[in-house]
Amino acid sequence: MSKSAPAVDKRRMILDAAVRVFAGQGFHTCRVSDIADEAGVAYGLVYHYFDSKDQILDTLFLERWDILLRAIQDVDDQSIPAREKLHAIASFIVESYRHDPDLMKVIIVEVTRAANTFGRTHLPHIRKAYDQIAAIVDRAQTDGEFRPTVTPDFAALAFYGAVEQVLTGWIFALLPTGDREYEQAKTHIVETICGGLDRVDAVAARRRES
Amino acid sequence: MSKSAPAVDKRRMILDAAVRVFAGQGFHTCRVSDIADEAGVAYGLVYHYFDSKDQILDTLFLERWDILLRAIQDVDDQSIPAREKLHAIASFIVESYRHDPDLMKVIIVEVTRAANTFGRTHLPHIRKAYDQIAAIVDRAQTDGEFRPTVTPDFAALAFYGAVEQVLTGWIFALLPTGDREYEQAKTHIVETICGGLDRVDAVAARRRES
Amino acid sequence: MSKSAPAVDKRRMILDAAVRVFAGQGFHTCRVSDIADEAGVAYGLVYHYFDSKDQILDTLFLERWDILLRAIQDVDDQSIPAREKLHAIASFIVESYRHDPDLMKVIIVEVTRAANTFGRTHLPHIRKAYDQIAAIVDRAQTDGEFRPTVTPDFAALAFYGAVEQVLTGWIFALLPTGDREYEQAKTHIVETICGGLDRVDAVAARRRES
Amino acid sequence: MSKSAPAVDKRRMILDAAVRVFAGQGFHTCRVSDIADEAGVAYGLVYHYFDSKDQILDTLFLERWDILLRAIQDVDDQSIPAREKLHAIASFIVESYRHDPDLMKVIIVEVTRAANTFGRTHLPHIRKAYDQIAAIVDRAQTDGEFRPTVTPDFAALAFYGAVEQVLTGWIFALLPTGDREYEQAKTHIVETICGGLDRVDAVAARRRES
DNA sequence: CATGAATGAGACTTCATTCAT
DNA sequence: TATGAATGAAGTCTCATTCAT
Repeated sequence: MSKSAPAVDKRRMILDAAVRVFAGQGFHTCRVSDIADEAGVAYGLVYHYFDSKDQILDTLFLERWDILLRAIQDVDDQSIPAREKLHAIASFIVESYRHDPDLMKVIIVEVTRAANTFGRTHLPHIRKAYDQIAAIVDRAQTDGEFRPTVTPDFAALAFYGAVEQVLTGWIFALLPTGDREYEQAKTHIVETICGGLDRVDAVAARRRES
Repeated sequence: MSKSAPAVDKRRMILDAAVRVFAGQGFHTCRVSDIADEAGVAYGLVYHYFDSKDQILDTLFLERWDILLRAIQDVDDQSIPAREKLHAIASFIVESYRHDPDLMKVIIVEVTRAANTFGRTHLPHIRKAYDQIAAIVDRAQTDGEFRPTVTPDFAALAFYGAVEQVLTGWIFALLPTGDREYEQAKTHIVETICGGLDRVDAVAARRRES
Repeated sequence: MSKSAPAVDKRRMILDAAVRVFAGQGFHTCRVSDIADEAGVAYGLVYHYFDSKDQILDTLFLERWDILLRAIQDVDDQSIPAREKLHAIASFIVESYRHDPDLMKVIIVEVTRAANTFGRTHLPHIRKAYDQIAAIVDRAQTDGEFRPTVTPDFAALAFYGAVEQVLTGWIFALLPTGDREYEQAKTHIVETICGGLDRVDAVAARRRES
Repeated sequence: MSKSAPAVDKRRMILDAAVRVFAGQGFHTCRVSDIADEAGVAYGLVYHYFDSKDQILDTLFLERWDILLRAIQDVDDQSIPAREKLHAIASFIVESYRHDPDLMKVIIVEVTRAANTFGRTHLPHIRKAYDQIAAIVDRAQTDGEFRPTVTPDFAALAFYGAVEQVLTGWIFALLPTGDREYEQAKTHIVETICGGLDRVDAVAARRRES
């Protein structure tokens, strides 16, 4: 067995266990021992790999948020209309939830919505996503694809707020979940937001065509 | 001044102090003694008027949320287009923030966004607002004012999510604040969301008129 | 029962219990709960009166050391030979030990000799005693009562070192204890040290020979 | 170079590293990993050579203290006055500090002054030095070189206490250090203590007067 | 109503030591 | 010898809540 490929990656096991525990009972409610037990490792090993309970959540968040930031960037690098870019972003987030609902629940509930604790800590990082979205809107307004009514920052917050609230709706069973719902949501979020962001005549035209 | 109407209502003083303290350092970070100190009353008196620290926040939230629910109801009772109803609701929330930003910060940061603690506790109550908004959308779709693309529940969450995110943007200085911004936000939220909710041809028509 | 004279001073009870516990098992070995138990109070009350376990020891030390500093000052204010001043200081310290051996054991073992922990923290305060003693020596050298061979600082350390070591000898049973021994120690410390500090013709004679 | 004589003695490297680490941050403050890091060896190797962290300090202390005991013995074996014997002992200790201040700092701060931990453990061993010194005084009193005023044990503690306090003064910068200071200290310690221990006519004269 | 001393359960974190490789 | 991951016991401090006055 080589050094570079251990049979089990205990650090990963701890992170994965933390996702389940945080999702199940919440970050503040759970004890570090709950994570260790869930991972099947000794208490102290958690502190061998992480400096604190906080750092575990930090790690989970940053890992995932960086993936999101890169995904948004990839989307923005494509030569497609802004509306399709926002659709791709919404799709990525919805798929993230479909793929690992526990992780996304933790990210949203314990970080991005936890405005007074981790949300504040990671605000600069969270903000990068808003800024990337705002940049997309900004260019679309310049290009004439979107109406210049609202500021790009405002539009970005409204868009992200709608997306996050829909995910929160799934997390807390305010909205029905399921493959069909996930697919629809991708389209409906954009329909809802971009109908207003789109240049109106173009919308009418597009609808007439379809 | 009769005996039954004391010059100072200590219970009220405690609640008002709690708003300042919760807004300043957060519910979980502050101690009960901080509230007592801020209110200028003895530690024990807090427990004379309230059963627990939680109950103080519960009280603040319920007082304010009931006002919101009533305001939405009042708006819905009027015979005006759904778009104007949503505008009125957004206006009410924005005005609430303008009038008492600390209180709204506490409501949003510590309750409606605190999905794992008070948000969960008060979810049924919070949901009433979503349902009222959904009902407005539902009727507007039936009446043909709104397109039936998305479910009313979905639309309600998207609308509320956008509003809350904008307020969060003000709270954490992601968006500029000021009288002008508040006034614009009222319109822009509805512009952003209802452009999509509106029946498209009508939008084009309305814009042509203006 | 008036407010200014409570039946029991719990804070004092905690301090007194701490002396017994620190003397019995040592500062680092004992737990805060040991102090609370010894004092017959609840765990939390210790933290009602003190910020930390450290602060309890700090308080005990500072209370006592300030008394020592004042005593040295009072001695120095008298118009008596330096030799008698040193005798009075040694007497005060010995009497302190006779009166409350546990407290002096704690002061010496856990603070003044604990060079890397509390000794370092309180070094400036401890040093004041050295400086006061050095000042006595300094003046005695100027007046011709003491030989100017060694610096006052050096003499002060040697004097205090001898005193502390004798107390340590009592504490750890390297020297016999008892009223007679305490009385003798007062004189013998001064005999030992001042024989050398005194201007002595015989000493001068020996030097001349060499 | 044979296999049984490795180019580097890792055990020695660990001991030397421990001296630097203990002197730098103190025995209780440092972690075993600090020692391993300082020595440039793996964590586990420390436990290959030593049973415990305590044992490392024990080893350092015993190595050095045995050298001191032997040095005192060698001094006492010479046919010289007691005064010169004490001078030689003080010189040896001062030279030890001059040669390796870190090691002496560790010995004094972490062992001989650490009355409640290692000082207590090694008290019998430390005591041997006191006893050897006391024996010197005892014989000097019998021979008439020293006055029989104080018991030999008392004199030994006073002498050692003065020496240790002076070294502590250097360690914590209460006294100036330097070659000149070290040389002077050797003489001044004996001057200070033995002036009082010596039979001195002038002292006798003073007693006659009183 | 009002005060604030008193209570005590609970959780994070540290780190010496062990052990499989 | 040599490595460093793995173990888990132990103790400080916090603070919501209670209660005697």
